[in-house]
Amino acid sequence: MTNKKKITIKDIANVLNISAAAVSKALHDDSRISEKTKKAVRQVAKNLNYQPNHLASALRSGKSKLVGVIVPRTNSNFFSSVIQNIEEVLNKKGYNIIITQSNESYKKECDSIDALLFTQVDGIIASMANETVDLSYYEKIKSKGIPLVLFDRGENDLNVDYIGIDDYKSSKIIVEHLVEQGCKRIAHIGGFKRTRIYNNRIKGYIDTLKKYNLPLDQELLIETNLSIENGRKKMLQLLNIKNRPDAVYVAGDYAVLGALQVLNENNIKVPEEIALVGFGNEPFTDMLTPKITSVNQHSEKIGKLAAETFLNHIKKKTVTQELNKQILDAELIVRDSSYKNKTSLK
Amino acid sequence: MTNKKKITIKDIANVLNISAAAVSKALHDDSRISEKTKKAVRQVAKNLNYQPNHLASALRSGKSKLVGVIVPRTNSNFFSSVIQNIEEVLNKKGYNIIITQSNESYKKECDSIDALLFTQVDGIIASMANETVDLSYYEKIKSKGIPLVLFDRGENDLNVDYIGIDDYKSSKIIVEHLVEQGCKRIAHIGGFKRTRIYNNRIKGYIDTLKKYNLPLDQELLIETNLSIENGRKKMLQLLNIKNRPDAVYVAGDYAVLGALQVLNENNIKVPEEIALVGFGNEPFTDMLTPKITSVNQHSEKIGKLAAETFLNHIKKKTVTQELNKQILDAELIVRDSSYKNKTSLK
DNA sequence: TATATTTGCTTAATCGTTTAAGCAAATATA
DNA sequence: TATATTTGCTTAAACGATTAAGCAAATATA
Repeated sequence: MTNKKKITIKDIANVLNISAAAVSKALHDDSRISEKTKKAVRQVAKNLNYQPNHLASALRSGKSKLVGVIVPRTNSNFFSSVIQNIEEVLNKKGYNIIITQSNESYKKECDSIDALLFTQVDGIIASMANETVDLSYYEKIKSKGIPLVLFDRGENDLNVDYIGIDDYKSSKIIVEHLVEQGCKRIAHIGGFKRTRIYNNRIKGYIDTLKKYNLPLDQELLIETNLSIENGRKKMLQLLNIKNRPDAVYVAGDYAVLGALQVLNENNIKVPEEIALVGFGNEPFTDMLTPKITSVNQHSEKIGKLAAETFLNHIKKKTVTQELNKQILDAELIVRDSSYKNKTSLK
Repeated sequence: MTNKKKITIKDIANVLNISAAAVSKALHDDSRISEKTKKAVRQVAKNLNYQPNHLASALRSGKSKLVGVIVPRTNSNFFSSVIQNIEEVLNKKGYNIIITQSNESYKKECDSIDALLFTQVDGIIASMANETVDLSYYEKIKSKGIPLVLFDRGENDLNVDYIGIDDYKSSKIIVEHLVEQGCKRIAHIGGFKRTRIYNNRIKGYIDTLKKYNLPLDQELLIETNLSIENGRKKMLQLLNIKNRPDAVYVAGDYAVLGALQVLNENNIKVPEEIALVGFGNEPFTDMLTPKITSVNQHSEKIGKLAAETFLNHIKKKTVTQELNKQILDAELIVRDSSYKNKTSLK
């Protein structure tokens, strides 16, 4: 029953009375092997149900054909979609991917990097944990000469390829949209400034407020990790200040969900009393009452670009990496939570 | 800058003027190597920043220390949590995991299996795609003698280890809860019968209805894939029958979300007019208005058990696999959507 | 003291593939 | 016809670790 003996190129070679080297070359479509032999080899390989030993070829060639992917978590639509697209592109080129979750923990991220390096991955595509400030582990990847591509949460200081959206511009579009809706006191529940993308969103928020001569109230600008719980907490905090905001732009969909819960629980009308905008366009933003305006981060495109960027690296064989930012325009999806005109969007 | 040369055991051997074999043995704490030499080897290994070449040892030993995990998708809390726990247990034993998503597609699942076999994984832990009926690809895994552990969506016909919850009993608990709330016409939007877990849920639903002498109306029992869209469609279908149900038990949280949207849009009061129960205890069930009653599937425990079951297989070196079901009791989390007593659960 | 056992290493083969180097036969070029 | 090139393979050495077999020196046993 169990297919005991493993078939190797030697077995194929024996059948055809040629050398193992010839078989290897035939299977790789080497130009120095006759078409006739190639056909015969392929046929025998099929008959014997030959499966190449990936470990052997990886050892010999020094290429494992594995790519490591590190994400803060997989259970968000953004990351799972990015991963799916990375996989799609890389599978076509014969790569498999190893996914690891950092759970926003710096320690777990370091462990993941060690594990991936140990597995001899040919490259790493990563989005950093919220906690990560020390970049030495990422430097370790670079120093080993392993291609590193960052997306979404990246650090320019590393001088590696980066793919992400234009966070500054996204904030600008969001604030302008809220201004159009007649909002005058726009709050921002943002991520931590130390993370570049959140810093850019904060900058975009501040600059656009200035542009429209709106109050830049320090009470209205909050930094936090963007969990649901903190979304709730920070929204409550905003409700408790004397001069409440009439709009809240939250830099993450999970946090905006927490914020909405608090507003619903306190019977505050959204968007009439307080308009709400999230970030990430997670599917659930379209499922809540009211549906939440959010920003589509083009996860498909980011995933594809990340994979292609890695492939380019491999092709070019450039040892030196340099900062190469690919910035996409995000797209604001306006839904009920921020649309005050008479006719509902529903 | 770039650490060009890779350090091998040979380099360590050269420094100490001993053979590579001695180094290998020293690093594996072989009893035939003197404590003195071991210490020296460890020290030099550290100094040179030696990283064992996983591919070489994997090739020689025939063990890749990689485990493949196949899930329908990673962006559900259930699967991502299972994965996280599998990873935790296996990492401790020196294994890394390769995660692949089938996206509920049979073809993608087959491709994943091929890719994992190609990568020479030491085992596969999987939850089947909705589409999967043909088990020949899973037989392929078995026939290669690679340990296979199934969870959640498994097929007894494969006669391999299986970890899941007691679906029949879960349905029983749900229906009894609804009966307690005074519901008389309980509908079930279920998964496809061909998938064992959904079949068991359907059976539990039917049997419990019988037990309480409730009508077993064919109009009230619907099979579907449990997407949000189908949750909407099937709920609409239920609303359009002459004698509407007063409770709907949906076999998946995404579908129950769609159902709730439809009820909200039609201003049908939940749970007063129609009570609603989901399955899976996805975090969003706790975030909607009203919060949805759902079933906790113990993803943490399932993940841990799956990993441990794989490890046991490796330890026992049993070539033959046999059906070994580990069934956990699920837990009903009662929330507003099905709780009709005066005092809200909020 | 002679023999047996243990200790601490070395040598060399091996895992399955890739690949540089080489060589004879076939074909092209002069 | 003589020489150069191309074609189609073979041989053998890697890749980096593990491991069976073996051997000399140290230690134990009789």
